[in-house]
This record gives sequence, C-alpha cells and structure tokens, in this order.
Amino acid sequence: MSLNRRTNRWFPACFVSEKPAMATERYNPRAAEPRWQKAWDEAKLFETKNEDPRPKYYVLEMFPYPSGRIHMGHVRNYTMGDVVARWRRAMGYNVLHPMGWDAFGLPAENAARDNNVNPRDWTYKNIETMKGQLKTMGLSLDWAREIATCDPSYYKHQQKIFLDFWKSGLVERKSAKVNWDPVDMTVLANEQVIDGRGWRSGAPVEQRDLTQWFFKITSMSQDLLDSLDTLDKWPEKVRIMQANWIGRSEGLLVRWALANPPAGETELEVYTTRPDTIFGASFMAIAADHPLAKKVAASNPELASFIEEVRHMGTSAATLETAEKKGFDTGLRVVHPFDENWTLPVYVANFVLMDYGTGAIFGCPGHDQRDLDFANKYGLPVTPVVLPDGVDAASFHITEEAFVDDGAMINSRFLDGMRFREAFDEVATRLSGVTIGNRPQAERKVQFRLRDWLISRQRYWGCPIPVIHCEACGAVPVPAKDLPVELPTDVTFDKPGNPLDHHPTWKHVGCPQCGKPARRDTDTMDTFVDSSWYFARFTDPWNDKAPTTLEYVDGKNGWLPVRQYIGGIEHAILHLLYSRFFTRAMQVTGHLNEVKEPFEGMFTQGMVVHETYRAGTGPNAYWVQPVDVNIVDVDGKRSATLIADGSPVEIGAIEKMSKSKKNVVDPDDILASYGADTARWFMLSDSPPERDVIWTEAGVEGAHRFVQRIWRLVSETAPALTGVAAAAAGDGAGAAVSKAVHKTVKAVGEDIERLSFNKAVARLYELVNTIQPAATALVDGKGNQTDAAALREAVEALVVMIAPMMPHLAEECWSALSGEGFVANQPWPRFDPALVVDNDVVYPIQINGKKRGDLTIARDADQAQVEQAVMALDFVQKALEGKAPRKVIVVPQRIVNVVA
RNA sequence: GCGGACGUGGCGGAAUUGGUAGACGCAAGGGACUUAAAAUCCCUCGAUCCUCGAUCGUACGGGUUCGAUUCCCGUCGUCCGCACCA
Repeated sequence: MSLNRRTNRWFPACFVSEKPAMATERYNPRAAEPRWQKAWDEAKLFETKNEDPRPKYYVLEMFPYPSGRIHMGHVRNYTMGDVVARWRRAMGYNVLHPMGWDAFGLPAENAARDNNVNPRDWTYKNIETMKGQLKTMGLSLDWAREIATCDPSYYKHQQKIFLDFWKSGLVERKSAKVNWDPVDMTVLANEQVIDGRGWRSGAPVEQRDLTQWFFKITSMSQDLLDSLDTLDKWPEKVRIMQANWIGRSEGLLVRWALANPPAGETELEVYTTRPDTIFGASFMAIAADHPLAKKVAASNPELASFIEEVRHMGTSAATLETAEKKGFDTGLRVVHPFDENWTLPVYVANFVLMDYGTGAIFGCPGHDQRDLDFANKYGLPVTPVVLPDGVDAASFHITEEAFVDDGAMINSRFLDGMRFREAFDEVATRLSGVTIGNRPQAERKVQFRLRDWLISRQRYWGCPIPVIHCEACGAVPVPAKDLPVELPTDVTFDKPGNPLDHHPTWKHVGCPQCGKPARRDTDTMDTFVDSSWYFARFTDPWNDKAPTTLEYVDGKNGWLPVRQYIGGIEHAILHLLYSRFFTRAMQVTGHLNEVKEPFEGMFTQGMVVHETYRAGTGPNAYWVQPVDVNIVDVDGKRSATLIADGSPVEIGAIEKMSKSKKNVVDPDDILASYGADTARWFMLSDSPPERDVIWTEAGVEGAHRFVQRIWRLVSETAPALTGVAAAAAGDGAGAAVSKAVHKTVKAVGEDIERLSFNKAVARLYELVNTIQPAATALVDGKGNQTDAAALREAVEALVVMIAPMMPHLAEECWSALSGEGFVANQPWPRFDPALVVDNDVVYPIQINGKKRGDLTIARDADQAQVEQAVMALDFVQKALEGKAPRKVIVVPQRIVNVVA
C-alpha cells in the first residue's frame, strides 16, 4: 500500500526516492546490494577453513575463460551454484565454493597480435573486469582461493604434474598426424579446419607428421568406461556421450597371408567385430596411409596419386557425408584363412581410417553398407552369409541395402546355422589355433575409439612443457628446482608461427644432464590440461611446494569429490573425461589419496536465449540489439520499432545469445538497473535449469515486482511483529499460515536439493500469496497474539528461504525484522511434520473415471468409512440410479473411483 | 546412418509410484484507486456448446487399466550428440 504516488517510471529514476508520506520506501537494490556485499566481505563470511570440523560440501561451477566481460550464461551458471552453496551452508555444511580463471588460450594471443597488447596484460585486465562483475552478483564465493591458470604459481605445479605423469609412464612422445596451417605455421584443432582450410588464414590445411606429447588416456579406457556406472548423480545423457566417445568394441585381429607379397611383407592384419561373416568377405581394404599401400605406391605412380588425392580430401563432416566410396586395386591378393585356394583382392580405400584398428579391414558387402557400396562400384561379389529370421534362404538377395542385424549363418560352411555369438567364437577358436608367421592367425582384441590425448600446442599463451631437448641425452625433464619454466614476457606476434620458437634466447639452455647446449621444448600444453585439475588445486591453493595437500584434497578430511559440479553441456565429453583421467593419474602419482571420480554430482545447465530483431529490408537488413528496440503489445499482438527513428523491426526467432545476431543482453545493464537479486530470481524462475531459459524484458520486470512485493510485505509487517516470538499456530487464522509455511519449507528444501529451482520459486510465490492477506489483516490490527506469532514464524522462514536466491534482499528483510547477525548465517528452517499434513483430506470422486465431485473427510478415515461416505453423496446416488456399484476403488489419501 | 531427449493453454512451465490436467509466473482483457499516468489491489483467462451445466482436450493413431500427460506398440514432428570407428 505504497502512498508514494508522485514517482513515475521507476526506471531509471525510481530509486531517487521521493519522500514517502508513510509506510515504506521501495527497495533500492543499488544502495542495498553493495552495502551487503561489503558487509559480507568484511565479515569474511564466505572464506572457508579447511580445518572446520563440520561435514564438508564442495560445490563448483565451471570456471570462466577471461574473455573480457561476463555474459548471461555465466549469470545463470553462477546463480545456480550459489543457491546450492548458500543452501548447503544453511543446512550446516562447511561449504567450499571457489572461483578462478581458465586464463590461458588463443584469444589472448589474437588480441595481442591485433591490438598490440601483451597477452598477460590483456588477460589480467579482463580478470579484473569480470571479477568486479561477479562481485556485483553477490555470489558467496571464497575469493581468498582465487586462482588463474596463467599464473606461474599455478602452472608451476602443472609442470610438476606433467613430469610426474611422465615418470609414471602416463606420458608419451610420438609422431602424430596434425592439421598444419602452412600460412599461420601452426597446428590447428579439428574444429578450426573448415572445408579443408584454416579458419583464419584460409590456406589449405596439410596433414603433417609431427612429434608431439601425449597423455596416455587410452591406458585407462576400460576404467573410464566402467566407472561411468558409478556416477549415478550425472545426467544419463552425459554418461552415454562419454561411453560413445570411449567407444569400446570387442573383435578379432585376423592375419591374412599375402598370396603375392612385396619384398619384406608376408601378411595383412585386419580388425573385425564380425568374424562370423568371414565367408562373406569379397575384398580387403586398407587405409591410404597403410604401410602396405605406401610400399606398393613406391612402384606404382597411379596408386601414389590416388593416395595423394585421398590425403587431401577434407576432414569436415560435410565432406565425409557426401564422399563417394573410392578405391584402388593394389594388385595384391590375400589368402582366405579357411580356404587356401580362395584369394581376395586388396584395395586402398578412402573410407578406411589408419588410426583405428589396424588400418585395414576385410570387406563383407552383404552385411556392411559401406562395403556394399564399394563392392557395387567395383563389381565385387556379394555373398549373403547371415539370413534374417523368417526369410527363405533361396529368395534372400542383397542388392542395395546390407543386412546388418542378427540372423542365422548361411553359405558359411562349418558356421551354417549358428547365431552371431557362436559363429564369432568358433572362428576365434579355430584361427587362434593356427599359426602364421610366429603368431596365431587370430587374437581376440578389445578396441577403443578413444585416442591418446595430444597436448602439444605450437602456441605462446599456455603452460610451457618443462622439457629440454639435448642432442646427446634426448628429451630431459627440467629439474624440480628449476620449475616453473616461465613464459618470457618480451615476445612479439608480428610473424606467423610460435613466438616461443622465435624468441632470441628463451629456448637456449644447458642440458640438465650433460651441461651441453640444448634447447627447451617450445610447445605449450593444451588448455584442457589447465582445467583438468583446478578443482583439486582449490582445496589448498596456498601450497607452494606441491600441487595438492594430501590432508585436504580428498580422503577422510578432504574436499574431493566435488559434490555438485555445474556447467555447460558443451563440456560433457572432453573436459569431464580429461578431468576423470587426471584424477586417476594424480592418484597414481601421489597427488591424490583415493578418489577416482572428481565430480560426484554433475549438472548441465541450459543456455540463455533471446528473441532476435532485424531492421531494414532485403539485402540491407541487419540485426539489431534488444536495447535499441521498442516493443509494443496490442491485444496480444507484438510489434517492434527502432527506438532511434521509429522504423519497423521484424521480430525473429528465439536463439542462443550471440554477437553475430546481436541478441545479447549485457549483465552489467541488468545488474545496474534491476539489481543482482532480480537477475538471480529471474534466472531461477520458470524454466527448468537443464533447459534453455528465454530472457525477456517482461519476465525481468515480473521478477523485479516480486522483489518489491517481498520488501513491502516484510517492511510493512515488521513493526507489528516487533517483540513477537515466532511460534506455529494450531488454530484460528494463524493455523493456515503455519501450515502453509511448514509445507513450503519442506517442499523448497526438497526442490533445491534436486536443483529444481523453478519449482522452489513457484512454492515461494504461493507462500507469499498465502501469507499476504494475513499480514494485511495484522497490520490493520485484526489479528491476535497467536496470529502474530504464526506470522512472525512465517515471515522469518520466508526470508531465510529466499536468502539463497536473493541474498541481498533477504539481508535487508532480516535486518528490518531485527534479526540477529546475517541471514546468510541462519540455519535452514525446520518444518514440523505434524503441520505438513492436513487433518482432513479432500477426495476427488470419480464415476467411471470422470470427476463428479469432492468428498472432505477425516484423514484417518478407513476405507470402509470413505466408501460409506461416498455412497451417501447425492451425485453418486443419482449416477447409480438406485443400483449397487460394480466396484468402488479407494486409493487412500488420493482418490475414489465408483464404477457403475 | 547410429545414439539420446522432447512434444501439455497466447507463452515459460507444474502435475509424487498410473490417481482432480493446466500449480506458479508472464502476456492479455475487465474493474477499483487517481485530474491523469505509474505503482498497487480485485476479477476473468484451454476449446466448444444449448454457458444451468455438459462435452472434448496433454503431437497423431491404437492398446493395457476402474482410471493414462505418465506404461506399451506404431506414426509424425522438433532438438541435441557422434559420425565412414570395421
């Protein structure tokens, strides 16, 4: 009941509050939020002590890349994490909720080159800006533990970890095929190759063999796969994605003798998961990079040029999809393992990959679509060897579509009639007993799709690989006393290639072993390495001797695993998989005690999306920012115009906020005008957290109205509640309030625990709707002491419950209620189980499954009593027309269905 | 192609283990207060009809059940991930 009628538009001028005649002023987040943030800071409220004896709870959101400014995705992500952190604190946990910066990466180098700034300066300036933005959000973060991965105090330990991994056999230096951009003189990631060209230079990308550093993640493939089953607090989707990525398959290595071998060769080794179809084989296909192909190509220029053609084929998804199956007959032939008189041709084929299996396959056109396409193109025989169930063998032909399902073996000699498993085993057993060369002709083999993790990057702004290359001693680890190997600061970006390599002095160093002149490894580590252990570092970022402190990192009194990790789905595979590998590897190297899985609970939040706006027409059309658009709504029909000149704007699709579509909303604008609490509340409302949330101006205003409504409710009621002790009411008007609040306490706690923030928000709206009339009545002097006590309890509980979501407003309300200390330190309210159940139950009464009325009856009425009462109801009698019901179904506390 | 998710009012979404479909919010319409606007408060708000009330309604078509948004089979559509992995 604000009497302040003089103010007009509250934004932007509303907080310049005019003198209210009475009652309360509007809540002013611009004044209140910084005040509370400062108070929390001064009280060091969110600084966590490792020694605190309370049970530990580690909640973490994926740390940001310091790109310059935070975006709405960050606001959503960090709001969710903060709700969990604040709620867990209220539940009595010692909560670790840290923040840091994923600070290495290419954008800093690009900025350096384009704007002539130093990558370090650029990065730290961005960190400063973004830290300020995060602070205005009122997040309960322990900033004392802040880390930046680009800081030598962090990457020093990462270099130690690298060397320890190396010592433990988890690191390997080997030759690898990489995408090489000949203009930028750098290695490109697959996603940086677009249609076979470098994303920046546009130059055709070459495949080059370079000696690179790898983490041997494949040595843990099986465990990384098996342990997914233990991650029951992860989204099913993410676990499936990881399992697919690891890609385990069981098959057989089969060695085929060459009928006409070139010098130095005797056999061709293939990998197959379908040895049962071995009698359906009609050709062999090998990769263009297969040694045998190279050998034949040496004396066959036509084959050599075919191989060259395959090598230059693009690697993009689009190219692969449309690429025709192509092959080249090498002239070589192999002997069938079960028939020495049966030989098959060997082709080089463009669809066989060198780095999976052995780079060679046997083609079985009847039961593999690719092989069928290939066979049809080159006129190779197609023999069906698996018969679909219920199909007559005589009429079964394969022409355009391969049969890939299960069936019974045919045309397969001793395998005829067998099913897949039996045939597989029979072939495996028989061939294992035959010797070719000095080895069995077949071996069972489990194959993974997962490759070793290539960590070398020919870039400047990353963690230097702490290795020195000496002509005499080879690759030598940098001694521990010389760590960190720091990045030089005097670098230039004016020529293509790796600035570390160009640096005049940096790489020249004496060999730690023999002292002779040697040179540093000029590669830096993939930035995924930085983020693979930061969660462990947060547990004791002050330890300058070692990456982790065993006492605190995990185990009995340690923090890990992270109990709740929150981040984007885009990291569902690589970041999470690498972190899982690192945790295992850090345990092997003694940096962790026992924990294997770093993240016990994982949650992937949805994106923030927004309408798009387009002004102009035809070829002159251009995207417009939301802030430049005025939207009017007439009888539900929305139309838009440019604020600048009133010209029409087309309202387009709702899409992920992106710079290119300009449908971005700057968090700074929102925080400055509405305040952090409104932004936080809106982020939690309506949309389930795993789904996308649509950012709308109307929605934000709705959220803001609620902020004001809470403030009005609390501030207007507070005087009437002064000196009143909180207590639940058993009867009278207060009883309804008490029941509502206790039910809400129960429900909101359950909702937050499940991260169903949107439902918790709905419950809080309902509670406010319920207690509002009671509050108004009390203020008007219409309540008694019991009602006042019930209302005091309700309002206090409400304030504590909104505190994780709208912490500043909650503090302001708590203060208005003369509450002790910070609401951030208040325990979560307890609900009385007796108050969350009603004495009476309202049963919906169905007749033949359709609702016809209600019955209110005592909660403890037994089935017979309920049935009796139902039968006495008018509309039931009328529906039955005097006859006895066929059946009456009473579901206790739920529903009654009368079947007439 | 393979794998997965989803489909509910004008919109975002609720709905316990199969038990009142549409909670809560947004938008819209009407009203009160006001010189006026803003703010606030009250009412209406799935569709149709014969508007008392009834019928239909959770993408579509079937099925199981006393009862289906929920379970099963099929169809259509949308989105996401992987993609020549032998």
